[in-house]
Amino acid sequence: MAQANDRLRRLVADEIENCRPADVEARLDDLRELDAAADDAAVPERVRVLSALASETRYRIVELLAAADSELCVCELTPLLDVSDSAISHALSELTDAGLVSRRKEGRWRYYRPTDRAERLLGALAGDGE
Amino acid sequence: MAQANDRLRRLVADEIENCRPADVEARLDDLRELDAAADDAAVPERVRVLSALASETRYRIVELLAAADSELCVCELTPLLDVSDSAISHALSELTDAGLVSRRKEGRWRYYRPTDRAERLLGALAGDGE
DNA sequence: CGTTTATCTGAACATCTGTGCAATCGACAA
DNA sequence: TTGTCGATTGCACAGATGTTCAGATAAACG
Repeated sequence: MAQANDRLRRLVADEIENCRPADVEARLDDLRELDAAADDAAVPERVRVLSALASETRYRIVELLAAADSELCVCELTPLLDVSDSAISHALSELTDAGLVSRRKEGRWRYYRPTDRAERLLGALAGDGE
Repeated sequence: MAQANDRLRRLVADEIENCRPADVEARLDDLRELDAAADDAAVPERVRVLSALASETRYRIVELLAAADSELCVCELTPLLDVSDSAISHALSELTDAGLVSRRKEGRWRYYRPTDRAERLLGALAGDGE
């Protein structure tokens, strides 16, 4: 533990001229604060959401749903994606679990639409680009 | 191809009373337009960016960098993440390639900071949350 | 020069992921 | 009931991913 901070101590000594032990402690406190500020419980949930979008099939589905003015039926997605019905169904299931799309049943048909969170993410990705 | 649209034809017939062939064609055009509107070339690049963030280690790194007022040195990240130095280096390399962090060299130290795109993504993820 | 230090890179490995196939479910029709 | 159709689910397998270990860089120091 003290060992893990050795490099850190040398860094502070390198950055600050005439570095005193108090300076090192101050930097350590800053870092601990940084770590504590993060909402630890939210991290796995957010990584899960990102993972759900991080596949070409699933990303395209969300993009199509967002581009459509209204909700879309599974059978409207199928002809636009070159994977099997099964793969699309798996994808929609994962997106639903992650809270990126919502489902509505009507007879034999299932309609999907993107959630606000999904649209926000697409916006952040597209915004002015790279 | 005509086969693939069978379900779609039945869907339109189901939605529209006294459905005429022209109605089916109109819906097909809408879908083709939806598909054409998407920037195909951008999809793989965006999926790559999402994949880069979609790991707990890499997500935490970007979150820490965004929370810090200034850039951070690798040796400041190490004590906050419980993986090896090597894993952190791999993670930073992937984040850099994806355009989510930028690097600055100074002597033996390397400083990293998040890009605007990374901060926008974090914002979209956190926004009111779930 | 050689040594030390901070970080990176390549290889190996276990785990996770995306897909298609086959079977199944639920809603509707005969 | 039986049959049909849209959609989902379980399983198996190829391919991708995250990590560590060991070695390689590159910069500063003696």
